[in-house]
Amino acid sequence: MPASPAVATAGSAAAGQGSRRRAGRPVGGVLDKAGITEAALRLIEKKGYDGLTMAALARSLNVAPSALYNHVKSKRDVLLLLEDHLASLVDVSPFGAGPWEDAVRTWAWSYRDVFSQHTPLIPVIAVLPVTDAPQTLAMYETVSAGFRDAGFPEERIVSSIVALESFIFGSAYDVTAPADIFDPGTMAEATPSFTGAVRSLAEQGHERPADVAFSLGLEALISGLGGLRG
Amino acid sequence: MPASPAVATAGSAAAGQGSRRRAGRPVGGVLDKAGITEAALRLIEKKGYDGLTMAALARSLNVAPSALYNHVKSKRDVLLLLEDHLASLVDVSPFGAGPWEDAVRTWAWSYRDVFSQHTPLIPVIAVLPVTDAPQTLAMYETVSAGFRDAGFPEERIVSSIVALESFIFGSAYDVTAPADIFDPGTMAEATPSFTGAVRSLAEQGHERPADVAFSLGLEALISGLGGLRG
DNA sequence: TTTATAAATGAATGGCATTCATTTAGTGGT
DNA sequence: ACCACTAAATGAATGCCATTCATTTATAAA
Repeated sequence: MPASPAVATAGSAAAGQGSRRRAGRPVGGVLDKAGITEAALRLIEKKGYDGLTMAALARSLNVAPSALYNHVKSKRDVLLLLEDHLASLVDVSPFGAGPWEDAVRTWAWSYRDVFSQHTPLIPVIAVLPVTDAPQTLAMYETVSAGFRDAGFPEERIVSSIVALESFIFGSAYDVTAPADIFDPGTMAEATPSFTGAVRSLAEQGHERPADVAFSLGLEALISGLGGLRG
Repeated sequence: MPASPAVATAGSAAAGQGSRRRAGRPVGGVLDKAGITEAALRLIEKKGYDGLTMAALARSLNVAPSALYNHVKSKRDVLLLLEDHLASLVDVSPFGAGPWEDAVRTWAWSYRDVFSQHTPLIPVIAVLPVTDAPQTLAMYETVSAGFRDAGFPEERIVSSIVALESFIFGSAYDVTAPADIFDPGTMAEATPSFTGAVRSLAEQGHERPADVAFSLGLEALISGLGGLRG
């Protein structure tokens, strides 16, 4: 009788914990995709991506690990759910409500900020067909419309967005880099130009060097890509 | 006698396989960092990064998995060795031998091409202190010198390189994306602007859409960052 | 009441990186 | 020639991980 002791556990879980049950939905079980996404997000917040294991996720939902597989095909599916949720947090509001440059700037900073806390998702996004990610697709729709309305020729819109996105993803990693990443250490004398440049940047005393690089690159992209408009 | 049967194996390995033994080096063992790097590279070429396990790597060197730990602290160390080797393949030759724009262009394409075959290293690079990667540091030195000689103010050099690198890493992922990544599927009617833009790009019939986006973004960055020169 | 189905269970399974006590074989000093 | 030292192997754990599977339960439908 493998499942008999578990009934008590699962039952007390559904009752004891903030119910994950939706109103109109058949009362099938304790779990659903929204609940899994929410729990995964909480887990990552607390333990980081190293702590996001199927076992830990199941435990946080008071459920056996194998139960998750009734709702997701694999751990990758969980990451996909996370990605799509995060896409909905990206600020696309200024598109259509102001100059193109300002909209892109707001969008790009927001996009980078959201994913800099979730860099382990970036390799997943890069290969994720948008079909599987409705919120992500919605973001692309708003951004594309913004580009079209700003006068971009249709055949350049996707490439321009991809170029910006590539920069954004790369820059998201940058945010998480340790402060001393460019310390040349014992090789300092062998690399005078680089060492000088690093020192010179450090002397500027910027709080977040990653922001300086991001701003520099983003403004270059905005003015460069902006020139494509007809 | 745990090690006695293995002697034959290890011995026949050193003899049977293309010797990894360096000339002037004390005859200590079969392994060294260069040999491990080489073997890892061959393994990745054949089986991809999923095939790069410590067990498989050891087997390709005719050695027990635990033997590797006499030369590297962890698997991450192996990835570091790989990264630094790949950095030496990036083309920095035109720096100092032509206009800054051309040098950056060549360097960036080469950098992207090398790492687009090794995207699993990107999360590693992003957090890798350059101290541990002499070849990488050498690349930075050449590039920094090129920027300085082109008239960049010293305090902007590192930020400019970081911006370019961020774009390069993001774009490297892009190369590996499936062709149908932007197929909106059943949501096509709900996303007219995006769907139209995707269709319009597809009709251009570019062989590698990723190259179009990379070129667009790179040229924008080159002209935007080029404006920083004094 | 019966039947079908969705959604749990817990016990494997197999793969993985890493650790450890032990053994081996060379090196340098006496 | 002997001996101690040490670098570099061995193979047998260890512990973590995602995933699978036969089985059981509880609800919904008929």
